[in-house]
Amino acid sequence: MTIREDQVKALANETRIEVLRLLDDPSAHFSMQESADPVAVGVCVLLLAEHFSVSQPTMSRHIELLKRAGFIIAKRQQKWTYCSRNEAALTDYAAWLKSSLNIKSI
Amino acid sequence: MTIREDQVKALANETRIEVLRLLDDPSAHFSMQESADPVAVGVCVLLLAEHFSVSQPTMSRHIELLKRAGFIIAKRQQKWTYCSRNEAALTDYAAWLKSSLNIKSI
DNA sequence: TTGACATATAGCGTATTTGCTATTTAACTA
DNA sequence: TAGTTAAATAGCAAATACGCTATATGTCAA
Repeated sequence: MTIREDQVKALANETRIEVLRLLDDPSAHFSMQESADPVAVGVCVLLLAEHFSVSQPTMSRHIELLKRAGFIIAKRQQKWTYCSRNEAALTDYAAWLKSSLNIKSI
Repeated sequence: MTIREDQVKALANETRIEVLRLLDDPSAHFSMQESADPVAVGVCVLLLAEHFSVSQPTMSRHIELLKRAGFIIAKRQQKWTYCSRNEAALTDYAAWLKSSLNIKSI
């Protein structure tokens, strides 16, 4: 599995796309998180699981795949794992897709 | 299945990405096609299958998925089905991905 | 040290994807 | 009409993906 395959597969799932979307503006849905500032630090896995009404292990797996693709950064702090977007990786992927497929202009 | 899901799934496969890449410059690999000009008309399914060393039915299905995503246009002429890129759909998808994920700039 | 909470991992069942071969359909040609 | 070629479809097997529950691990507080 190349990184590009990982990235392409990571986006082949509505939940994971929506996670990336939510993490673009964590304050909109996760301002109730008290252990850490969702904007500055990230959103913990359990809050994401609850938001999507999936089990904690299921969300953990989604996060793992997004992490492997490089799209999110997960930092462990105390007992929480805080997730935030890796803007550089997202920009890079979009640029790769554009040039790789030779998409005219966006 | 929404069109976006179809598109996202269509790109979740290396062969299909490569098909789109090849169809951007058909003359580079398919100039031997005699029944129709590969640039003007498109590339037939069997030539694509041979290029990837997959069976004709397998390539036929890849084409079907790319067609459903709107990424390629397949026009039947005599006994051949000629495939060409749908630039508008590719551009539209890239734009959607960019704005949907709020990717900064490409 | 025990208990709790958040996360990660293991293991399982189901659904989907992807390849194949065999067959059918469509278009042509001798 | 019979045979040939290109593509599509049906049906099957293997691999992957994705959800769950149960359990292990890590962190902390009483």
